[in-house]
Amino acid sequence: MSEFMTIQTFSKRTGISKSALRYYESENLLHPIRSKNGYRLYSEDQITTAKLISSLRLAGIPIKDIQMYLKENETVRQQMIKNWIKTLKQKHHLLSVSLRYLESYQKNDQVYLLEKNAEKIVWFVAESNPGKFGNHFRQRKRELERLNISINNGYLRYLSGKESIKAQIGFGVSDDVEIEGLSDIDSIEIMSPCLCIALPYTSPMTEIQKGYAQLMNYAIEHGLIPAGPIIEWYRGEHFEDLDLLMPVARISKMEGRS
DNA sequence: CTCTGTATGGGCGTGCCTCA
DNA sequence: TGAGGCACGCCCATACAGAG
Repeated sequence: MSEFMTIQTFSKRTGISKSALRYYESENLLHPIRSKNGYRLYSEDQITTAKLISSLRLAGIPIKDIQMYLKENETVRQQMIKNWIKTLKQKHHLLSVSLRYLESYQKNDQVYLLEKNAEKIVWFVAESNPGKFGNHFRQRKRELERLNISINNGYLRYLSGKESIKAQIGFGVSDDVEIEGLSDIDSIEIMSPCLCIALPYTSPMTEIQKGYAQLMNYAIEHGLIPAGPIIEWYRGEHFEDLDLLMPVARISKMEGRS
């Protein structure tokens, strides 16, 4: 009984097609030895590697990354696996959110899914009664525009209070904008890209809490776990469009080596 | 600015032919 | 029966150019 097997046997043992095995060899992933007649000969040990390669491919990991993985030492390999697991978990979460959304989709449902891109945001702190932050917005907007800073979006993030509310109001600006000449900025944040559930809000601003409750209820009903606080998102020339956003998942690219 | 078409690349699968 | 080589096709994603 030889410890080596032909491509046919190896294919049967691993469940990987012969053409895929030849392809893996051409991509330097598997290295069968050759018999006198030029046949590929695979060893028992290569079954584990072959199964690993096809499993990683099924998980969507590119050939190049697998090539890197196979060349690395044990420490780096462990790190790469950790990163892949992290990325796959995020993808899995993202898919489960999309799945729940689609499964519960109704034509009249106003809630929609939104992939929010990364954005640089300048935050200020403001205090006012519920739904009465308009003046704060206008004032801060004027201040920024005086400095020739163009504004893409407006945001409001609740901090504390009930009758008198403390909140952050923020403005999305271009990445390359340098903020100088404003003394009372609360913070400058690069908001991470995230998947959000969003609700267009058109009722009177004094009833904005109802919108929060509606979005919160939607999340609870659909088993979605918030990944951050609800944010009011204002758009348009005069911020006339308002959506409430609840982040439900962080978005990231497939990570290889850290 | 939006739409449409085209190109390119990755990752195979399939088929055909020839040779041993 | 199994090898090699080659061509072609498929599906999907992304990029880019050109037209309207």
